[in-house]
Amino acid sequence: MDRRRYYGMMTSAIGELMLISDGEALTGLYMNNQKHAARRAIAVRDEGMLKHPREQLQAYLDGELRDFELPLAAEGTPFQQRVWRALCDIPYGETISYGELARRIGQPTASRAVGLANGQNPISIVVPCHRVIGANGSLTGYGGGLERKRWLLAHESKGSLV
Amino acid sequence: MDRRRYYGMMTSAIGELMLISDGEALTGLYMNNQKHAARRAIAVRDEGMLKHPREQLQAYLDGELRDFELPLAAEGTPFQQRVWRALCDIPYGETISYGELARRIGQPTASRAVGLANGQNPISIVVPCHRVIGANGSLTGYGGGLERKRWLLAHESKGSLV
DNA sequence: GCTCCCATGTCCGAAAACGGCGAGACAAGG
DNA sequence: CCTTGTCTCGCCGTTTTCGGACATGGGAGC
Repeated sequence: MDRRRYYGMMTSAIGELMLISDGEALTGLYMNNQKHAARRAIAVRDEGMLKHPREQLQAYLDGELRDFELPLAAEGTPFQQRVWRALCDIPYGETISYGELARRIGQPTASRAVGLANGQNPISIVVPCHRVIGANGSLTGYGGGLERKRWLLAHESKGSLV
Repeated sequence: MDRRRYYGMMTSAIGELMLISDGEALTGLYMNNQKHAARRAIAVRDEGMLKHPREQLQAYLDGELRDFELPLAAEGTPFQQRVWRALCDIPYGETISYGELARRIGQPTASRAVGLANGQNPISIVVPCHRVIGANGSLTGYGGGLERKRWLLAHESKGSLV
């Protein structure tokens, strides 16, 4: 995958964010110090491509937007794709367990593999991998650091829209 | 490497040949039943691209051309590239041993690895891997079959140009 | 409650296998 | 002696295989 990519930066309450696009869809959204950063990202800076993603992201962070409406294009294995698609069906402000997510994609015993795929989600926040927690309620992990996961979940439970 | 490729066929004294180009340079030349065929060759048939390679190949097979003059682009590891480049320095009608070839690329003890790289040469005939034989004079092997290697060497030793 | 064990997909590093070899040892036959 | 043949063993880049680590959770045993 050595196709051309465009990227832009953005500062926010949870630190520096990096947006990546292929010209049509958002393909990546990474935070500072994120564990699985983009690979082979031969990208060119281009802010114009990222107008919509940036606006919606800002609105989300300001508590004024619950559901993103953006073309997305996440590259991954079939299994990962299934996991990430299922992630997008978790509503704003709700959380489910890794096991529940595994059940939803039809592989009830693959909860651990689901956890891994979850961590490799290339589009943080927009694909809400932060809404998955341990069956016992613990946060268990987050690529961008547990602190940010806590922040995002607290942010979504404020209900500032209501 | 999922870049676009163009291919065309050609019948000759040594059987069906398949030429592959990236639009600028020749990237492959394979025979019928060749051992290491092209990989991931998502190619489109296009005869126009292959005019020069085809003409020179025909001339070579007819005994009217000794040295190819074509842009080549062989994809491989650094080691393989060195081997293949060294191959092109073996003059028409001459043969050297695998060990000699190893010495020429500066790794005198790598004769066996050289043999392997030799066999993975993607551009048969034009990159003359058939000019390498065992130190004791035996032909030892050829991707397209020993029969063809024998034919090519006999063809080059005829000296029909003189 | 608590510990141990197992299923599950992907990545990554290590290790082993695999050749289009060749030099050296040794035997047999001229 | 010299030649010829077979055998064994070291060489080395590439490919394949293997074993662990992981953002878990359910069951068995105690």
